[in-house]
Amino acid sequence: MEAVIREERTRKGPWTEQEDLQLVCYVSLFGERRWDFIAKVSGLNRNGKSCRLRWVNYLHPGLKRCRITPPEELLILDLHSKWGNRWSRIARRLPGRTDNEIKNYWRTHTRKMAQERKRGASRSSSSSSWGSSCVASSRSKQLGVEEPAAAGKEKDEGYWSSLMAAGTGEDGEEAIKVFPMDQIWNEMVTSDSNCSTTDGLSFQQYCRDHEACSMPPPPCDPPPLASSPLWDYCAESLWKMEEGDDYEFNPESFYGAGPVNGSDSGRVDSDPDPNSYMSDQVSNLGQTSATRVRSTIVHDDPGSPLATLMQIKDSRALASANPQWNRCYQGGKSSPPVLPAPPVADS
DNA sequence: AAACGACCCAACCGCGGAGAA
DNA sequence: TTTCTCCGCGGTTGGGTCGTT
Repeated sequence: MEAVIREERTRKGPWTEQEDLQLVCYVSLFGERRWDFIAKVSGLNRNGKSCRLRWVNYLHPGLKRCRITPPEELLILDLHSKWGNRWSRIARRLPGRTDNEIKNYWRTHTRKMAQERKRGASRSSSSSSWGSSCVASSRSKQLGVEEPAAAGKEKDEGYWSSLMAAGTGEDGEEAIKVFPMDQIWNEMVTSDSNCSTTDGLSFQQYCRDHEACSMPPPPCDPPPLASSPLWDYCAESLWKMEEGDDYEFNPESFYGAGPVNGSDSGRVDSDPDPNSYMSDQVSNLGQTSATRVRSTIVHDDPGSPLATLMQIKDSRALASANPQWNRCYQGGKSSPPVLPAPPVADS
């Protein structure tokens, strides 16, 4: 009983569609900040932390919705060997991937490696779903190329080159394919033809739109992706590069000019009066219920991202009708809120 | 068909850093 | 300078799904 009461105060556990909807609404109003405030005014019985996490790891429009690709895998391996468990830092190098995602991937990856090592890695090269990179990694162990310890240790200069060298089979074994980094980038670019970010931008498009991007130019133009009306709406960049290092979400591009100051750290320094702005927004809404927000958005601006998101969410059939989506979310607990929508017929 | 283990992913927790008061 | 608040990060856990036996 007491637990039930507490449950009503701050909900925990899996998010419902309704909660997702509310959160998206309020993040679109107030930006990606002041999570406690958003948690309060949205009427979600969640704490700010939980809201932020849900947004960052699941609802953020820039997230990729597919499995880690081989080039990404290699990049993760490389960056992890450099930086250790600095997941957020590594994630910044992989647009559309979250630190949580990479962390989870790495966990699985290392567990696999440990198991293969146990079994005697000689027969293990085909066991990885992505093959080459895992081969390279397990191969490095076979050949005694030791991966540098994770935490805080600088990358051993010889590690990666040893790995590269290990790629050329000598003893009759099949040659191990190891990717040089520029090839990795190219493959990431190419693989994005099949794996776009949820904003419908391919890596190539992304790079084309972002001159500051440090990636090499794409080798070719893929056919245009089927874009979602949701993300067409916010076709401008969601991420920007700063000092050639970090990717940053650019809220102004997404939400339009407003009170949102893009800041990777999430902290707002130059906002003249965020609280009064928020208060105004809330009072403008008249009420803070998600229903009110929903009807306001859908009716006032049917083409808005949120209206489209709502339409997508309302159409439950979409989820089951999209095998790619289901593949991406094997094992997921809740139904995904934003689908890589099929092309919308003009009529 | 059922049981089991492996895999995958969402979400929670605790801690620490940064800025505001 | 100290305290408080907010936020981000890394570690960990719980549970759903899938493949195998």
